[in-house]
Amino acid sequence: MNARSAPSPAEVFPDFLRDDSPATTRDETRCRLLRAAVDVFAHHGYHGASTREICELAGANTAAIHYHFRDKAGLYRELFRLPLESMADASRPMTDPQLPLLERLAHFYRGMLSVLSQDSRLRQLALLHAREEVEPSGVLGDCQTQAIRTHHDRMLHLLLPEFGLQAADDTLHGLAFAVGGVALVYLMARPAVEAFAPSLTATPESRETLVQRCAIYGQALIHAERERRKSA
Amino acid sequence: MNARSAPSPAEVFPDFLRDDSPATTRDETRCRLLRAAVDVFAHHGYHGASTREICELAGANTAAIHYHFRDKAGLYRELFRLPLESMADASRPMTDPQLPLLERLAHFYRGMLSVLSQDSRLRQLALLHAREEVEPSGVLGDCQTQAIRTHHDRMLHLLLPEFGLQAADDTLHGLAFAVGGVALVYLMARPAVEAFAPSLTATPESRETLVQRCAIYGQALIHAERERRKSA
DNA sequence: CCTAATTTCAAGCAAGCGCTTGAAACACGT
DNA sequence: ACGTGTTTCAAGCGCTTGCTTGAAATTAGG
Repeated sequence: MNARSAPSPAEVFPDFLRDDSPATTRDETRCRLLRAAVDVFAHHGYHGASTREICELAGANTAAIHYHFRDKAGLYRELFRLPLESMADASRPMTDPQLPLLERLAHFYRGMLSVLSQDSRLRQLALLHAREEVEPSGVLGDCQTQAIRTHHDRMLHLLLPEFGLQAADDTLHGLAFAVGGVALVYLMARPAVEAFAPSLTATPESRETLVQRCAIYGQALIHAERERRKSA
Repeated sequence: MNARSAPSPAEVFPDFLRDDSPATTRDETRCRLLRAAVDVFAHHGYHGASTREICELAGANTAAIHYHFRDKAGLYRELFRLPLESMADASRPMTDPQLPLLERLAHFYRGMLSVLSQDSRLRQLALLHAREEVEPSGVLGDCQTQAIRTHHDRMLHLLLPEFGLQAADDTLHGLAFAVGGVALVYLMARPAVEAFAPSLTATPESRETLVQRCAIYGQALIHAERERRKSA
């Protein structure tokens, strides 16, 4: 029993989200369960979601969860085992030190906001990660979410040479939080964005405009911090 | 039955949180229930919390919830009926148009971050509001959370005259999100802040330093947007 | 085509959930 | 001291939850 426990091959995209996978019929039920789990967990949260609803949506039997993932927590944890590489990938160009600062910042924000434009299931998966940051379900344990950590680390790597530092001090962390915060509300507080300015993230074009504007803001923050350090 | 339904008198602080209230023994159980509810809901979320645990913590019978609040949702809703005036009050000075911009921004951020310094139960209540923004429980309905809305509206009022506008366009909403976002992560993602730079919010002094730094950042964002508009 | 391993299924269990009941305990004006 | 209205209580109801079971269906190898 519990047939599948081997780690899946390295992947840049959570492959169970892709509608064309799997090629084999072998993991079909397993994939349908994962897909349904994203939908139901994203809709009701971990505690609010019921295994019966997930199985019903997946067209599978209740026992399938126990067979493939041991229990509800195991299924949930599987959704977080994949590091959401696609989200991180979109912001990888920001690590190129050759590019001008403004462009690197644009890549950073494009990575953050990319989940808003993706296929809705990836978007819901990203929402799950964001949720764990605000309200840890408790079942993840050590395997912490990477929702903010990933962006924060990338931003630190960008900031350190800008200020000629080897390691980040508290103030630099604060600056990284601020730079990330410029776009954080779009990830963390969808209801507020939808209520006030839904058109900001409605179309790919408006999102790209938003990315450019965020980059300008981020640059302004970095310049302000440089000035602040100079006069102190 | 259901004795208490009259709205409580205007209050700047959710009085049930104060340990010295109530003076009369009349609402004692009711108050203990509300206090326990904040703790349990903040710890497990709406769906994860059980009425039994709340009542046990409050030293009350299970039926007390039905008697005082009709049901679990009614108890939860009561926690959101109070507009968290104390949080808003701390940032009221920002509305004074006489003050210099930097000072008004400092008041704004002081209001946002004030909940971090307050008594832990008010802090948990603020966390509940933040949660509803990320993961609406569904039981609040029209009575939406004010966690971000309050700050956003105040910020718009500050920004409009700065740009000579009567009403906010989408870009101004984006600026308001960015200015608020500078400090948003401290409200929305405690685990990340604790993991990276816990000392930023540890003591009253460090929090005030943080407020001042955020104000500088916010000012930089406003200046950047002004420049951007000039060159467009 | 048989055999053995894997995967799915209907049915149901124990536990916990939110909520209700009817009566006991209490407060208080007269 | 009494009677009335308010508040608390132990007990338990009906229901949903996560999970288990043993058998049936499916797949794959020789």
